Amino acid sequence: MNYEEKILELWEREGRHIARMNQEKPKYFITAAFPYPNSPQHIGHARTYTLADVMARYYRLLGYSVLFPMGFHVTGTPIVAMADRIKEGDKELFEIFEKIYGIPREQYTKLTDPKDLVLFFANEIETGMRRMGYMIDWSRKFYTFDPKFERFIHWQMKKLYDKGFLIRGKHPIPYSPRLNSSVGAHDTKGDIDPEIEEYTGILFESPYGYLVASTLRPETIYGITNIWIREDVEYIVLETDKKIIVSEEAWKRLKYQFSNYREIGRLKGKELIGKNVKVPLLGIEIPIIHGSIVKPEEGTGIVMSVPGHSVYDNFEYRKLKREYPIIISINGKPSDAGQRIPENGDLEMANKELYRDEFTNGYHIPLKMSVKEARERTKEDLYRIDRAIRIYKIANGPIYSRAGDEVVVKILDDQWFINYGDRSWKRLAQEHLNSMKIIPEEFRTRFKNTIEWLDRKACTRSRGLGTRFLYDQSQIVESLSDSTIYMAVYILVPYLNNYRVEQLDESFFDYIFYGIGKPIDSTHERMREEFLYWYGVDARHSGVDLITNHLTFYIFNHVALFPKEKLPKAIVTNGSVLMDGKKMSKSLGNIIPLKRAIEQYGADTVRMAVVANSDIKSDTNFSDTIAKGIKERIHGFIELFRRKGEGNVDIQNWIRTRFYSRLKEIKELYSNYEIKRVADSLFYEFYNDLQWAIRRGMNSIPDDVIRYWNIAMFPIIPFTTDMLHRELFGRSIYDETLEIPDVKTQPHPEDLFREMIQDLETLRNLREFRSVRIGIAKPWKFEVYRLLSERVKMQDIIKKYPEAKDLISKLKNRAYTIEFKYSHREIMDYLVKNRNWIESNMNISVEIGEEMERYALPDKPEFLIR
RNA sequence: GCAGGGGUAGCCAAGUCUGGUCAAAGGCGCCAGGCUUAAGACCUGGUCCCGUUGUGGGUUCGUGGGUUCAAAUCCCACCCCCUGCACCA
Repeated sequence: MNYEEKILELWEREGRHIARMNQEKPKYFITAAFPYPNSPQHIGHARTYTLADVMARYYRLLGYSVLFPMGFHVTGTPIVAMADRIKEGDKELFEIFEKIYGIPREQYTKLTDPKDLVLFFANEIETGMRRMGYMIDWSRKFYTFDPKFERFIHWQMKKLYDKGFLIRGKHPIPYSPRLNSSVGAHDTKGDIDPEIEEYTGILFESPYGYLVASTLRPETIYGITNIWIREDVEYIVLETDKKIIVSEEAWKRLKYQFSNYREIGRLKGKELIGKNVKVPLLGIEIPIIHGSIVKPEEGTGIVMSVPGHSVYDNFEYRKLKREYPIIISINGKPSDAGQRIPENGDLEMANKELYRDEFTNGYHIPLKMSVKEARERTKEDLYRIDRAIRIYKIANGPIYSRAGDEVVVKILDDQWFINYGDRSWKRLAQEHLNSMKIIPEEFRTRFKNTIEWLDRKACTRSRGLGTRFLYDQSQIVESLSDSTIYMAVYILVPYLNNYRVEQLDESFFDYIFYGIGKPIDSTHERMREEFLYWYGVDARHSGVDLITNHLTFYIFNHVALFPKEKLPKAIVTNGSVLMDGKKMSKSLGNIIPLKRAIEQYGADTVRMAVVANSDIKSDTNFSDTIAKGIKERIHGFIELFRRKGEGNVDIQNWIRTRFYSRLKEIKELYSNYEIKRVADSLFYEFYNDLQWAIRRGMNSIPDDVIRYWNIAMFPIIPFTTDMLHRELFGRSIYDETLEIPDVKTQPHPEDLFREMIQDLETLRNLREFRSVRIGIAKPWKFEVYRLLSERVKMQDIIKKYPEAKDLISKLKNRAYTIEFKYSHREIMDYLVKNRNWIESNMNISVEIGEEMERYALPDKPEFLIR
């Protein structure tokens, strides 16, 4: 067993991570987005949690009562889909389990029940988090499919409903007829996330009903010449309040969007040829013509022909040798698709280019406005006169479900939404955002914009794990909607065993959260107290990717449901973890499971690597070299701290000034989440100081330095520091606080001495010499330095010391900022005292005196070598 | 398209808010030396260009202008790269 495991055992035995309400102490409630247990965690997951843990430990050191809880988010379909895939024997998935995560076959093949899957991975993740040393109070763990959690979500939905934030309406979703369910990326072949694109289906009146042509560019209707159909294709007539016509092939996909239409007849394409249709908005009549470019399965199998502004249409239309109108100009020149027919026959590329040019730079001649505006206007006009229907398409299709059929768009007629588009709600959210701490601050505008852009959000689904929706028990609350205020539940979990599920009704929660009504018993009363004590999340940690959804929903729901003093105080987001500079992905196979990383490098090393290697907002890089480097250095510190023996007192004092001047900045760095800077200062730079000090004869490191170093580094590398602390001082850092002693940190002549030796060594590398005469600058130069440090006016200095003119001009800009505290006497004495060290250490003879030439500066003695 | 972030030496990356101590931290790589039987690790030094190799000079921070005694840092324009856009965790 290594020292980390031993220390971990002590922590668990001593109950170091249990959070208790303590009215004597200020509280700090820190949460990180709970994990979704559908696979073991990798080092990428560790970043957010480690950062949260570092801060939890930091606040604990400041004397706060810290609550850092964790639960598991199991809501949604990926877990169910994964269980299904295991049941189906999905080879791709098995390979990931075995090759990347090293889970034995007999273990994962058992996980065909979603609940088993959840428990297996949740357990795996929890073990990993414990092993990472996270200060999580596991007694507050819960899963989002717990019946009591469901009651809490019922309460939330009831409140949202009462405030009018729950609404109903139509909604398109990606759908697999064979699976008979909506599909997300995890339900498709190749894990492709289906994207839905909205088209305008324009209705053209014909003798048989409305021909529907779907388009992304309704504004081009002003340049229409005809309708293309295929004479050899079968068309279907459908009816509800009106009759519409689409191709049979197209209907196979479209029928899921128009469940209220029924088929009343069929037509061969031939029968339509030669007939005229009426064009809405223009009122003109145009012919229906056979067009070989029409694909019956594409769109509706009916195309409105705009030869002026579609390369395809133009290609087909020029066979007819007729004139056609141009209705869009670019930079004053007519834009004619006819000019863009490519030599190589790549119509698609040419059409895309045309589309882009006309959309970004085009001017719509008939409507006298930009193409962008014309599109919106035309759309509105068509819908207003009821000559358009919305048609949806899978934009990145065709996509196939894991059952093998093509994913289509289905329209849900009665979908529930949370209406984040509500103006007054947005205003509340914006207002609260203004008073929140956003770390890093750069992301505040992203929140601001997200609050602004968000509209209604579908909040239920028909499938998956999770809680039933209060107003339609056949539905499950969608996963981003049931995880917006769940942090409050952590506070209740330890007490919920005292109640039956049915007891957790609206009034139960009303009392705890609002103080409305009377407590049903003393435990209930206690829950209210705990809520009052803890709530108001002090810091919520998550990855940057959640800003545009979860974290913004979190703000929205809190401002809707909780009083001002219980609202979130800070949101902390961090970038992701790259592996050797590349994004970790299953396909690249470069995922490092956390478990393996800990075995290989140790938890402290992994913690350091993910949290102290780059600035919070940027992606951080993980690599074997980086991890090994950290591991070595940790061992370096351990060895240095264990050294014993008397040593050079001067140097001990020097190391103190170096250390305490670093220590003074530490609180500010932690408070600003500048973990990398803490590490740079205490872990890297200070290590160099120690190396120098040892070389200069400091045999062991002063106890006070070790003690404070342990405490200051404890948040980042708790295992190593607590191990050392217990070993060297006989107590745990959990019993310490981070009080920075008020030690004077004046500059020490050793600083100058160190630099001088470095210069001397540089010099020796360039040229062989046996003896050196070190010349210290003349006293007046020290006086000039002193005056400069006090920011005395240059003119006055020069008046007093005319020789100073050259010196100051030599210093250039540095003259304005110089900080120099040593006296001539001090430096002289210090060098004389250390003359022997230089002689024996560098194996040269040394003479010390005043400068002889004019090179010397107070902070740079001159060397005369022989 | 809309929104956000970014372009710094061979590579990665700090510095930009608060202009001067910035030829620009740190790491990697590379070179030389120490240690070692040896390799790795570790330690020391070097790593923009020039200078007969000591505190000197020149030219740099995407490109082009501007403000200033002074710009990687402030202002303007341009070029390029990355991320998100929803019902999915």
